[in-house]
Amino acid sequence: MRIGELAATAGTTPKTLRYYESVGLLPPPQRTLNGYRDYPEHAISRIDFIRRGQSAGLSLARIGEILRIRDDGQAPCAHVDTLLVTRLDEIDQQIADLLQLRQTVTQLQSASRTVDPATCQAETICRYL
Amino acid sequence: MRIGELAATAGTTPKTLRYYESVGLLPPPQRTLNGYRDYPEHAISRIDFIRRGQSAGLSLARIGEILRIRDDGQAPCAHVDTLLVTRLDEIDQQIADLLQLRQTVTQLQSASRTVDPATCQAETICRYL
DNA sequence: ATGGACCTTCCAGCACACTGGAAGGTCAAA
DNA sequence: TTTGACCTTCCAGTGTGCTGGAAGGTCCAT
Repeated sequence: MRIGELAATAGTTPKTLRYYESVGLLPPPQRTLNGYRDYPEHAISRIDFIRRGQSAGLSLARIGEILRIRDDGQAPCAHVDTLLVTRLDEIDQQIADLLQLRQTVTQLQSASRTVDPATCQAETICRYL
Repeated sequence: MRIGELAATAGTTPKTLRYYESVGLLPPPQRTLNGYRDYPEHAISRIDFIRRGQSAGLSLARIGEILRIRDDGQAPCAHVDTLLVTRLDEIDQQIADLLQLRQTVTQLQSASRTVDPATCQAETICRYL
């Protein structure tokens, strides 16, 4: 299977697959006589896995950790579980930060409605920000 | 006022102030005879404004828009209001995305607790991701 | 033989807001 | 006089996940 076919099947691009190889997510495949990459069928499921990991908001670095454990012949279950817990904490933190920010922006906005623009001074640029 | 003093007063670094100048957020100040930047007092409030904008989650590009309006001699109120509304929409979208992601990750996690790891196959890497 | 679709490598850039470091100039105090 | 703290410019790198493009090789159909 050549890189273009694999990319099309997995819903990505040859560029991206070469990039994944360069950062160690995909093992270097065999080459045909003319130097073209020649992928086995199961490369598809590996790329699918990468995409599932991304859908869960995992970075390529973390996905790579999982893949390396699997490539070492172990089941990555425990590590995946750890990563998911970590990810959940991060998400919760991000949500909390955004809610805080939302409140800040909302307050600025309501201030901007009640303040008389004529009272603004050029020096402070904008008194309700 | 030299750049180091201004930076210390405004709670930032000379590097950052030169960067702001290079991207047009700070006007190029006068120079002393030896070539050092010489800032007026009101540079402080401009930097404060930039920081307030950042606290509201505005990008430097957007903060620059506001500054340019003020520098043109107009009150930027209307534009600030528009930017705040836009920012609020973005925040709400980000929160919604994160809540969606949170649910995905939570489901993956509960799956990982109920599935027997022995049923995992190496080829799919990890059946609960 | 020639055109077009594929493949190869390598280098460079995107956005964002800085940050680090080199190489050099300036000034005041000890 | 020399040390140290400033200042200057310019170039390059950080992290993330690609993406674009150049320059060239390969293969198949016409």
